[in-house]
Amino acid sequence: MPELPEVETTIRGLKSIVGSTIVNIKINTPKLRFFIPKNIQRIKNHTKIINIKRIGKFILINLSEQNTIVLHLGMSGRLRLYSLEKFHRQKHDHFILKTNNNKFLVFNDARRFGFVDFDKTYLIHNRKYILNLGIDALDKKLTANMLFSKISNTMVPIKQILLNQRIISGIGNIYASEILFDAKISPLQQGKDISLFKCRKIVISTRIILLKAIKKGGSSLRDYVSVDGELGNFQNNFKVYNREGEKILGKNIKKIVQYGRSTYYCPELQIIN
DNA sequence: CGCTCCACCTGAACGC
DNA sequence: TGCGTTCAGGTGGAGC
Repeated sequence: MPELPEVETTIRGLKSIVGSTIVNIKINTPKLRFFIPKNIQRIKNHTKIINIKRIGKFILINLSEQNTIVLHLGMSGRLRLYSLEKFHRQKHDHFILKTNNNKFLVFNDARRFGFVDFDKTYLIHNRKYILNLGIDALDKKLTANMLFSKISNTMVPIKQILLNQRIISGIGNIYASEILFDAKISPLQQGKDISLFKCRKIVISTRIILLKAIKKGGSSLRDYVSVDGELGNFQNNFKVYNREGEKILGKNIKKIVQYGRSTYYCPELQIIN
């Protein structure tokens, strides 16, 4: 589920535990997508949470003593923050951190495609899943030239390119369709046929769509809620996603399947060269 | 190496 | 009501 805007909304909601200390760790489900490292139990009582940030769709919780916890939400993962009185265990609560200000940070994930990782910070930064990441979709250093140079030799369609986290990280299946609609580019257009000018449009549309979505608290289709349990709002601003058969600007919205994933677009407004 | 497709899971929605 | 099928916001790895 969660793409960059949902992950960003999540980490913004976790500010209230930055600076607090961890007083307990509970693992209810040892194996998610991967096993939760056993040495995470070595986190000492009163280890401080120094910082919480995001790279692409990965959440990094930086701790004192050069340790870092990594969380990835997969398709159905969510992080919730409960006060002591509101906390009660729910189905699929896999991993729980309790802090000294009586908050419970709960990782819930029905499908268990997400994961929890833990290690020394410098080792986390050398994980393959981090090293392989392309530039973050909201990084100001992302330029049309960068995108152009990475895609100008491939026959892979641009929709699939946008989902490739090694090229740009953070975009997922919803926002790929929305970005391409905003940029007026066909999802079927192959990388080699995307001009530098179109790359510029993609870079601009990426910022516009993702920032708007963050402003709306992300998108809630099925699973996603903020750490306080609030629904996001951006699903009401989808132009094409999930709107097969409807019209946009008087033109039909169509659904196709690319690489096994749904793509929504408007063939009349998103023309192939 | 690059590309395509599948597996990994649960649960909700839909058709009969 | 129930049962089978399909689909879902992601991604690592097998196979070519």
